[in-house]
Amino acid sequence: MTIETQGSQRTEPVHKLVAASISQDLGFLLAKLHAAGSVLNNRALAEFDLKERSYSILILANSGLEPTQREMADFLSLDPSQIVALVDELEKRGLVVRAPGKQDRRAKTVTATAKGGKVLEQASEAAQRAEAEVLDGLPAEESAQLKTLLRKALWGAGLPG
Amino acid sequence: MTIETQGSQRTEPVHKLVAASISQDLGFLLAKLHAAGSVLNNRALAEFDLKERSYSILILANSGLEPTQREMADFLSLDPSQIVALVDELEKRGLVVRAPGKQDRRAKTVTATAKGGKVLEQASEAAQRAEAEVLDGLPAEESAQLKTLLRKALWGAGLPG
DNA sequence: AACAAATCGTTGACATTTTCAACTATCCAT
DNA sequence: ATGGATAGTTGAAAATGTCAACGATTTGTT
Repeated sequence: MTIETQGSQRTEPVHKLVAASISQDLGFLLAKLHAAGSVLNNRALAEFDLKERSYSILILANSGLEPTQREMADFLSLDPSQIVALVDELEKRGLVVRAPGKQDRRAKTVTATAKGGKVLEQASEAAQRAEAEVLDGLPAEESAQLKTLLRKALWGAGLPG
Repeated sequence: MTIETQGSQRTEPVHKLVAASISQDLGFLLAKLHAAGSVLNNRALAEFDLKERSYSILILANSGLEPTQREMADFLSLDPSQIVALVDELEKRGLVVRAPGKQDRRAKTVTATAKGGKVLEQASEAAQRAEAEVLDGLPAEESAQLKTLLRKALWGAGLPG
C-alpha cells in the first residue's frame, strides 16, 4: 500500500508478461477485457438478481422488437436451450412474458413486463457505471471509437446508431 | 443465395436485433466478437491439437520470459489449477518443460522446447489467418487501431509495441 | 535462530456452463 | 396430404469454472 496508486486508474498493474507476443493477439485482448468487464458487470447486476445473460435477455425483451427465443439465441450466440432456462427464470419473476408468435405459432416472442422495464431501467444505470469503470483508461472519444470499431468488425458498414 | 453477398465480407448477416440497445453495450460487443473469433481460432488450431488455451500457454512458454505458472494464471485470468492441467498436457507432448524457479523453488517456470517452438511457429500462422478473417470487415488501419485501443483499455499508457 | 503467516503448485470435490440428441408441435413446399 | 424443416423444450453428457485443502517453500517478526 505504497503511494503508487495515485490516479483512479482501473487499468491493471502492468504485468511482466505483457511483453509477450500474445499481447498482440486479438482473441486474447478480447477475452481479457471481456473477463475484466464481466466481473464488474456481474457485480453491478447482482443487486437486481441479474447476471450478464439474463440482463441481455431482458434488454432484448424490452426492445420493442418482439424477438423470438430463436432470434435471441442466434443474436446472443447461445444455445436455444439456454434461452429456455433464462426466460423461464425471468418469467417466473414476472419480468417478461412469453407469447405465441403471431405469424408462427411454434415460435414464442418474449416481451418485458412493466415491472421488467422498471428493473431494467435501474440495472442499465448500474451496467453503465460498470462499463465506464472498464473504460476508465480511455478518454471518452476513444471509448466511443472502440465500440464503433467493434460494431463495424461484427456487422460491417450497415450499422445502427 | 441471391446477389447480396458481393464482397468477401465475413461479417455476419446483419441481424434484426442489432437495432436493440444491447448493441451499444461494450460487454456484449466483446463477448460476441470473441465468440466469433473463438470458433475460427479453435478451428485453425485444431490442426495442431491445440486450443486457444493451450496455444496461449505455449506462446508464453516460448516468450523467453520464463514465466511461472502463477504468473501465467494471473495474466491469462485463469485459475492456477487450470494451468496445471494445460501444462501437464503440453509437457506430456514434449512441447514445454517445467523447471523449478531459480529464486523461488516453490514456483515452476514453463519453457517451450525446440519442438514446442516449431509447432508454435506453424500454429501462429494459422492463428494469424483466423484473426485476419475475423477482422475482414475492417481495413488494416482500423484493425490496428482496434487492437491498440483494447491494449490501452487494459493497461493504460505504459504499453509495449 | 525460531516461529508464524503467506505463497506456489497440486489435487480433488463441487457447481456451473456448454453441447448435443431427442421429442412434440407447427410450418412450408410440393 | 405428405415429407422435410424449424421452434421450443427436456434431459444427459462433457467441458469449464470455482474453491478449499495440503506439502513444500519463502518471507516477515521477534
